[in-house]
Amino acid sequence: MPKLKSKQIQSVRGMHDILPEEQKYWRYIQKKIEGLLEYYGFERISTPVLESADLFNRAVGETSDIMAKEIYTLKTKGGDILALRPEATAGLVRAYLENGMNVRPHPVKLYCIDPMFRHDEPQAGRYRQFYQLDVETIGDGSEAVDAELIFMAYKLLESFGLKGYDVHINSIGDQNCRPAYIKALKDYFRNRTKKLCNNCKNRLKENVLRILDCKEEDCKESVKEAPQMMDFLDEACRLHFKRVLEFLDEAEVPYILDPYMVRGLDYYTRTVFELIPTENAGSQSTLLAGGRYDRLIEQLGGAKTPGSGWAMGIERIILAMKEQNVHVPEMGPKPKVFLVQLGEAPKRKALPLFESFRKAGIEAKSSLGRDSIKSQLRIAHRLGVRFALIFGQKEALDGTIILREMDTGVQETILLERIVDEVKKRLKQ
RNA sequence: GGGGAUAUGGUGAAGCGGUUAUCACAGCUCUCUGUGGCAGAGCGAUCACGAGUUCGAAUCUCGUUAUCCCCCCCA
Repeated sequence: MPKLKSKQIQSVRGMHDILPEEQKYWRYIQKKIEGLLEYYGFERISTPVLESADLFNRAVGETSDIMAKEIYTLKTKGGDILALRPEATAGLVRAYLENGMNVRPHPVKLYCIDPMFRHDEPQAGRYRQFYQLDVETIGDGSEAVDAELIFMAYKLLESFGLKGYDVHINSIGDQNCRPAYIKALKDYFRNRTKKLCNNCKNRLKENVLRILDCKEEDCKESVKEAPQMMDFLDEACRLHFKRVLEFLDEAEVPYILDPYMVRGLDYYTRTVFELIPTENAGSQSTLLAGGRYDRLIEQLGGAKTPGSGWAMGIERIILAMKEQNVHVPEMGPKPKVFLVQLGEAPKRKALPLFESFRKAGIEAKSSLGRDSIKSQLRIAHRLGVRFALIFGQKEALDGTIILREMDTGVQETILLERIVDEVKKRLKQ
């Protein structure tokens, strides 16, 4: 990391710059996303970074870590409490309701690729401002929607060139059957309070489900024997889950039933899933996660409307691509021609000439700031162009230009008005 | 909230008690005043910050800050 002069300004903790040399990954990923999602009928939407804090309180749940300690909030001069969005779903649902999208043909299929903000400890694959792809299908409660979303998620990772990921999946039921499960869990853990970590003692009161997610050894030990949601699902939820799995079987998406998987956000119902590497599943290795949220839209003031979706961390995708040495094409086409100019008059004429190459669809480069032929040829060499065009005082007067083949060093003087055609002709050979 | 590591020109490194703080690459300047895979010559760091130990500190000690990493949690 670059050190700083004492007075030099520095990026805010957890924020990172995406430098030019990184952009090829972003462009590559974005293209794959657009191609796949638009084929499956998803439309892109962009919503504001700032929302009212209450939106997330209602959607994400006040006891979640995200709301309890990670959300960025600010107070406006007028006294409103705003928040930088920590996740995308709440904002998309808000936009869906506010713009009357509920009258569009359902399901409404949306996606966005935007920055999210969480005040968390930065570390590998984790930033305070990070980009997520968020995909949502609103207005269709059927299992086919869940299966389609999971299938697409899996195919998207494949299209990035990533290998070795499994779908971990579970059903956490709904408002009809989950209460009985929660009661059973509470009864179960109440008898084992001594073994639970302090966090989990608290979770026992606030949100028992989260105990299942705890990584403390003793807690994990206690969880092993805990009741499973699967045994508490009512008929509708059980059937829904069963059919999702049947879809996945048919589509040959490898999945692992994880009876204790829950999610960090409170709005989920029924299907929940994550994509996790088969090996080396570290804590930051979840690339993508999501689930169904059939109550969220009501909670935010809409009509009873089902929804399902997932989010993917772009920075983590890039990290994984680098680990797996995925080849990503370079940005932009390679320049074919370098225009060397010498002196004032040629320099003035160089700009229109440069433009005529652009119009002809030929990638050209030049360095108008440099004057010596030596340094310009050096740059031309480094760029690996096929031709250097040398345009000096003499040539400017004669209305000619020198065409130099970089490989052979062979030069030829060409009439200026013919140069674009000549280069075009030689490039075809 | 807990733990570990690191901090030397733009980048990557060397130096581990006394050097004009070294090297490579990149950058910039000048020269050569029209020809490219090493042209020449220069420029650029008070060694993160602060205090202490010492005749003397980039090198030792303490503190601060920042970054990276791990746990927790998440995408």
